[in-house]
Amino acid sequence: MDDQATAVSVRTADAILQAARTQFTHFGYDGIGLRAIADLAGVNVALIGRYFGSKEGLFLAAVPPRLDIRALLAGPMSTFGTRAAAIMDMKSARGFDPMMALVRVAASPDCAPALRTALDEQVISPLAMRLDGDHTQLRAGMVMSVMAGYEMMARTIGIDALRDAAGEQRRLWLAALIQQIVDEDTFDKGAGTEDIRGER
Amino acid sequence: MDDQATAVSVRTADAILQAARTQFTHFGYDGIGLRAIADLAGVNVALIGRYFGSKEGLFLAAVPPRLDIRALLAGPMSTFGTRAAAIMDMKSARGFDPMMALVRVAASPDCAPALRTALDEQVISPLAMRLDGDHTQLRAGMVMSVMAGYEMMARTIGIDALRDAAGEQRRLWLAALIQQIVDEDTFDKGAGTEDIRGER
DNA sequence: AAAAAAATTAAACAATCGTATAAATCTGCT
DNA sequence: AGCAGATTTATACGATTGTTTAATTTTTTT
Repeated sequence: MDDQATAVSVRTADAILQAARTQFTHFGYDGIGLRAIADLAGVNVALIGRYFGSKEGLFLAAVPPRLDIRALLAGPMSTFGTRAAAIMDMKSARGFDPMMALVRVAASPDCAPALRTALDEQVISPLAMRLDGDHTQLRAGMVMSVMAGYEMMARTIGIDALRDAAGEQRRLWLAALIQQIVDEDTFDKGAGTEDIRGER
Repeated sequence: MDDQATAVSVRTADAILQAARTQFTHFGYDGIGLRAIADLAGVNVALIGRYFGSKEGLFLAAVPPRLDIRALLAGPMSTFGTRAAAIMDMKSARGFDPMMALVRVAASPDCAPALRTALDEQVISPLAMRLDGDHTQLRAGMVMSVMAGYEMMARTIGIDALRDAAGEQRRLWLAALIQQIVDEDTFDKGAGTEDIRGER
């Protein structure tokens, strides 16, 4: 009675979703099996098929809806870089790290389409709408690139220079880099580069 | 007679290596099986075990040695951003795309250690040695982050804004962003940071 | 308390994975 | 030609993959 008509116990469904998020985050889409997810959730494997249909269905229900940056967009865009860098710098004490999951799962061609849509709708476009100036979609995509690239190099691969560098220094550079893209006049007024001729 | 003493036919070994590179690049480490690689190489699966011992052995022989940026470091660092952006922008007509392979394979915990070492020794450190100013290792790592992040978002996931944007525009932004990190005085002096000290 | 419905589990499916072994083919040398 | 060694193949092993079916337990309703 506490759940939808079509399906089943939301309690166990949530347990499966949560387990799926942490496992996908740590091992990637191909790197983890449904049995390991089910075990972590404390249920039987067959329940995953019953609740989510397939592995891909479970992934789609677990990860893409969690990709959004509304929290980061709350606040002035003049300090967006600082907020973004701060979020990336703190260890994910909670079980689920969306950015980590994104990097770990991007490798699988099965997931790429869903991730692309979710990122476009829930991250790139909302961010682009907050940007001034030209090429807002492109710049929003580049912000995402920088954040994801840093996550991949610092955490997934574990490049020493990024992982061990003094936290303060690292965070300042990351914040400055991201803010460069956010600020509309950063590259447009540059002297050296030829004027960016818009496709307009 | 035309090959090393320890091993075997360099011709087929090279065929396997080449097939492994393209397949790992397209499908990731966990996403492709040894049989598919063997088929593409036109040989039997068992030869992979015979020549490279294991799947991980094949990967280690195929991908990490190809990660280096000596070509990019040939030339003045004042135009590094432009060269880097140009390389990332051209479709890999050849079968092997090291950056793509890096992104696709970074998801697998099995490969991360080897990739970390290879990147540190063959990419980050050589680049850092060409950088002036402070925090050269950190900045070299951030250059790598930007390049890998762009590759991941533009190609692996396929974010529209990055994939479809006018090539010229996209390349200029990427070049400027990378050059920002290369130029020593970019962030150290004043938060305003204007001129880009471009390639001209 | 008995019956009906919902929720969970146990078991097995075919397929594919990486890997190992032994037979077969090819190559060069005398 | 014919043997010896190198090279390749065919085959199979055990394990694990995602998924499915039927039986079982738990919960709700009558």
